[in-house]
Amino acid sequence: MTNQMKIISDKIVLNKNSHYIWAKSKSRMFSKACEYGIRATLYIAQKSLNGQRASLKAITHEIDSPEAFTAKILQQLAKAQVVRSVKGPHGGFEIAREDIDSMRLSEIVNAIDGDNIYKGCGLGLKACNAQKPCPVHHKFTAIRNDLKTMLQETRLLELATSLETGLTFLKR
Amino acid sequence: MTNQMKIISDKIVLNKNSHYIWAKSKSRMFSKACEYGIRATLYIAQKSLNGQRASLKAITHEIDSPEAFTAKILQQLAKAQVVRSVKGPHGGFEIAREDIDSMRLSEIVNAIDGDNIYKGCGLGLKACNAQKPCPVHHKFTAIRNDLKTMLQETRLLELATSLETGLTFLKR
DNA sequence: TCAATAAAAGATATAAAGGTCTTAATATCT
DNA sequence: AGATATTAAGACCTTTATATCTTTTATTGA
Repeated sequence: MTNQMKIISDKIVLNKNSHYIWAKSKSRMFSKACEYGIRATLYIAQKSLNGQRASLKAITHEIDSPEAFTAKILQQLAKAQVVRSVKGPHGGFEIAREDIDSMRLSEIVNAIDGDNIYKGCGLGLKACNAQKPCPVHHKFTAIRNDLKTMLQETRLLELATSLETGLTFLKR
Repeated sequence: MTNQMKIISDKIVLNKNSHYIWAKSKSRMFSKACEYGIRATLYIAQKSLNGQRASLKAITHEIDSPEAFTAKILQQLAKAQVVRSVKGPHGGFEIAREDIDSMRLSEIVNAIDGDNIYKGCGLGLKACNAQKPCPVHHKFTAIRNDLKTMLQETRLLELATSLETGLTFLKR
């Protein structure tokens, strides 16, 4: 490490010409869009259970997310019929009671990130399958299936209720 | 869908001004850099077991990856002492036999992507923990731990051997 | 010691994700 | 009908990940 380099954070390093050298990619289960989408949906569900709509402003305040970006994500969720949007005064976002009961976490994730996280190959190989497996294929199949099952079994109602009772949190 | 829009693929859509509208982010367990890194390391291990070095050219041919990008990743792996590099004629990359025995998949992943995938919160919350859990915290803890355990227990030797015996594959 | 070979380092380019801003559309209330 | 509130749509900007190209350094063998 010479004095010509500049450490920006523990992850980001610039050289003498301010060029980005290397930082470990913050790999995550879901994209940030998806994370915001899940958090927003949970808040909307909670409000809906109380017979109230959630406005964009209230949502972004409550889940601590960038407003304009969150608006885009909510548009997608509305198109995918995960949430319903209502324009005009007293408008906002809502989810029908019966949908809160039946909707699974997988539907939210699918609307934003698709299903690659539990369908694709762990090493990114296109034609990886049980007949022509990649070296980590069988190792990943189990974990992937667990994730898939969990997302498909977890109900929106359950998550919204744990928020309502103060057992879980959407911020920080 | 108006006639002013252009469908590029099932995921990518451009509007009349050729602006990108929305495509589900290809979320994956590991970054592409990490995927190439794992595949490259496995190939190098296989060659090393046969007493041979693997050149960059041979690696990129064998794992079907972009050459210059793979070179960068191999530099990182060399710095992290996952592989050893040798310059000059007959040079290339190699892994010591004892390291093939002891090295775990987690060491390769850590060198490229870090450990966020099995440490971070599923909803991206900074201060999510068992005391102040996010709504999906407990659901994810199990899956995350399984992933962590699998990466820490899987030995390079095991994976390289399954390649050697033609049970698994690195291409396609 | 010189030519050839192979990786390291550095600079730059391109694509995708993340995020903002402005204008349009729609609903409500007076 | 007009003023206001609220989301939708579109254009644009910024940062990060992915990828390439050029120059430098180390090693080998004639």
